Amino acid sequence: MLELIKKNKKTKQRSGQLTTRNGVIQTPFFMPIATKGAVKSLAPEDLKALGAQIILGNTYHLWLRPGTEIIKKAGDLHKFMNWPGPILTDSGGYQVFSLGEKIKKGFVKLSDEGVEFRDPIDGQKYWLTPEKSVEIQLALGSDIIMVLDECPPYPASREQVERAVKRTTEWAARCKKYFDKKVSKKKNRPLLFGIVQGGVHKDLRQQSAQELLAIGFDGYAIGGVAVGEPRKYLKTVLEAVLPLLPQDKPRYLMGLGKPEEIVAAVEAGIDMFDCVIPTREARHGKLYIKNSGAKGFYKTINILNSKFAKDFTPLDKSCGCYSCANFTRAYLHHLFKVGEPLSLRLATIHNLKFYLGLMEGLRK
RNA sequence: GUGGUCGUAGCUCAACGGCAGAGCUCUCGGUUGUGGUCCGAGCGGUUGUGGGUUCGAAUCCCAUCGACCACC
Repeated sequence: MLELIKKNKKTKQRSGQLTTRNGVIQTPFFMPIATKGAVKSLAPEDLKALGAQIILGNTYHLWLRPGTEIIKKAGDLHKFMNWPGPILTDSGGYQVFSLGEKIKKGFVKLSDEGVEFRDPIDGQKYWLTPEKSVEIQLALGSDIIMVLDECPPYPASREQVERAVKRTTEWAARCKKYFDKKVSKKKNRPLLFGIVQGGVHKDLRQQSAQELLAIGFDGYAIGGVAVGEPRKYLKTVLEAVLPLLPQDKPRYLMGLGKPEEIVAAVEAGIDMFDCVIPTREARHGKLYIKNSGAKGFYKTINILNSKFAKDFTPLDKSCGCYSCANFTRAYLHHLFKVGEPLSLRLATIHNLKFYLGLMEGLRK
């Protein structure tokens, strides 16, 4: 499944090829986020031109709208959105976390059986279980399916984290059982990934990893590391978990991160990333610029700043993406100021190129 | 020409005798498995002008300038 081609002797960094039923992906890699069936503001042609190998879709959002019936009628999510390449789907587990406030207020009910959500738009109730999550992801035609997990908030008491680890393991086992029942022995089967929880506690992280390893998955994700905890714990978590994971299975660090965090995680032995940073920040005018100085390998600019109004240079002279090859900072500044939708596309293309280029460099 | 309404931040307006405020704009931050065109902070005033009444006036009175409305 994961064929390692290169390993760094000094660090734990590795590169290789991950085979999915929809194509081979060079690792390590970054997945642009297409929550509701589109990388916001981009068309599949843009993603291809950028060299995106795989994108991430979201079970929760696509379940609510348009729903699995419509996507099934289209064939699957690939056909529906005209993206033939690999797709990883998140399970809806993160929503269990992000709806935390509403859980406290009783709007959302969380139990061992599953989670009861309410559609924020029309108020309709939805009942998400580990089995249901896998069922939806199979219906979407996902190539990498994530188990439903419980991602505790930070800060959380040790008892809360212990409960989340226990529930995550139980849910992972139920996902695996349901998955095997539905796709066992089938050729062209998608991959199923487990998710390690355990907060900032080294022993709970290791316990979680070992319980998942006993069940057996095609890959292992580390979740709950982008939920507000201080960054210093990232190193602790990676050092605790990664040595336990098999070399021939991909490791996925969920939700990260800033460029320097990704570099550090790759050096620690991570193969897969997803993050809203490049796309979301692009839509708010924050652009990533390569830097060769002593202050780090990149900097960011806010294209909305007035100093760019008369700056007729490319966004980044050394970039060469579609936006940099054809437009100036002054033009993009103007597009943002007047709210032209093209601003979102040009900025998103540029930031994704920065992230995807970063990954390309890390593979060499 | 006569009568009336109204002039407060760049814009739209609030405060109607007791510390001149809000939204937008503007300037600058933030965003980590996307419920996000979002969130936060800051700049910005001789209340059209000139007098008067009052302990105190954006607020009441007089004059004046300007805008708008109605009637001649």
